[in-house]
Amino acid sequence: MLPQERQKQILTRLQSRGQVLVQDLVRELTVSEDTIRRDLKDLAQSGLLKKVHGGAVLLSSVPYSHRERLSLNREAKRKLANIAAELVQSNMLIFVDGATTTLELPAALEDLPLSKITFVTHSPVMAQRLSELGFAEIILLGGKLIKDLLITAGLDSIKQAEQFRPDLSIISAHGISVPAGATVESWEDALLKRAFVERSAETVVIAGQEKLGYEASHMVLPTEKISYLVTDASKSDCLGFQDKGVTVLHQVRPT
Amino acid sequence: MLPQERQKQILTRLQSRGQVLVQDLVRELTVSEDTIRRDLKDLAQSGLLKKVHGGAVLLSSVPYSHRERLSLNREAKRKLANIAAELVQSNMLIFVDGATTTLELPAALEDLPLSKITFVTHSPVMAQRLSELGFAEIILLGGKLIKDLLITAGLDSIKQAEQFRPDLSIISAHGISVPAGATVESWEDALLKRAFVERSAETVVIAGQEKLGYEASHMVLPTEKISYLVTDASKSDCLGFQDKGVTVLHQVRPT
DNA sequence: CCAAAACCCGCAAATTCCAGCACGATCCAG
DNA sequence: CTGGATCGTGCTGGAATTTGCGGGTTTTGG
Repeated sequence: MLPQERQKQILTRLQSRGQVLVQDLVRELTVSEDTIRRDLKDLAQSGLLKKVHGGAVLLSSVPYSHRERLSLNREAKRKLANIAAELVQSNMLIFVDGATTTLELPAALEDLPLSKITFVTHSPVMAQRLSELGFAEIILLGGKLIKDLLITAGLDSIKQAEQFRPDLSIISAHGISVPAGATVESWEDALLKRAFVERSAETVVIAGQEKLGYEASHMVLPTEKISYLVTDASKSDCLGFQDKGVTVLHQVRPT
Repeated sequence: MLPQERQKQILTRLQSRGQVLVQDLVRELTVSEDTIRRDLKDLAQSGLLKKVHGGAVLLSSVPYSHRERLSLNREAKRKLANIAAELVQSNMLIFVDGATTTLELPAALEDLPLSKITFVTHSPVMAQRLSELGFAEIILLGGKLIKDLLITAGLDSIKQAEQFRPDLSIISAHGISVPAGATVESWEDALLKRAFVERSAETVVIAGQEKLGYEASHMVLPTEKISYLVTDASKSDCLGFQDKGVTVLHQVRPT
């Protein structure tokens, strides 16, 4: 394979996934690590991507504040996303939000043998990531963009949301506690999420251990209505949720 | 075999495969490596291909997929975006599409002294880029995502589009010619763009020199309705448009 | 704090490139 | 017809590029 062809491949993958790992590229392009590194170095020198430890990322597509959060606790988030991915099945209609944890979901789904899944989301970034999945149909809700969160909100999006009855809603929360349930900081975000979870057959809440016990300002879903809680908190901290009928999925298997 | 015939063969193979290897050509055309090299050198000198270590690749292809185009001719696109940026003024309502050229627009606007501009777009990527601008309000049109183009389309988005009467529509085209006007390859994309330009007070079409004279399958805007044409084609190539009342903005100033 | 992973540097092998030369075919003026 | 100029082709040997590997160092995750 020509170096140019290989670098084009790398760029293509980068554009669609938003990030590439050296190891993945080694496997996918069947060349040595060093070659991939050299390619990444060249491409970085041409200003086509940014090299980071372990791979490379796009340079200007994701805004700053968001980008910072992206790399925070990345490892933990990926693991949580992997667990949540196991709940996804073919032919489902699924709502997903645009939080940084759920953003790891598309990568987690990538290699699973799935087909014909329709995703509904209000996050442009999520839509982009999902577009990489061959088996995904994506419906993006429109509306006014909340710049800090990079999600759309407003009456329009709620009205669009009401047309769907998802099999599964996968949401991330800013806080989760037994008395308050799942809560978020943004009123508009809460409104839209409520519109979905109320119509959803099952709901998954993903919340890292740092979210447990915290109560944010706007309620999304009371504890009783949560079908699954995906978390890396200790088992004992989750007993209260199990008493209320929530199935708790811990970070059990190594990734 | 005549050298001309051989070189034609090489070009044919290059067109169909996107790349050619010296070794393959040696086998297929049963001549020595050196001859192939000389051929490639000639063809490269005539600007018909690009020689690389081990073979040759296409140079001026305009691939259909959005992802492949992203990093192509970035510099030229940025210059065009800079020119188009001068048409943007405070308090406007502006529609922008998600083509790779227009994607450079946010960066071009970044340092201009503007305020309160509302952007409407059907491109999640564009929405993301615009969100970095402090003075921008962004409305993202929802709908089914066309994965290859990374834009939303469908009845929903068109209905949303009809609520706006933009001061300015900034669109990119796959082809532009005097008889056919601005044209694009995707029917759904054309539908949505039409919905906007028809309601727009003024329209800007951005088209690099390689798009000039080309006619894609779906009409967006006849030449008479184009307010401004932003291009880096030679002035003489644009005379036909000026006769029809189009203001042609050339790439004049150095960036 | 440790082990594992990722990184970087320099080297050697393989491949590819290139400049120069030789050979044969064609063309053309004498 | 003939000698020389020109062109296209193939060959050779040395230079340059690319690639994978071994080593020592840095970063990461737990």
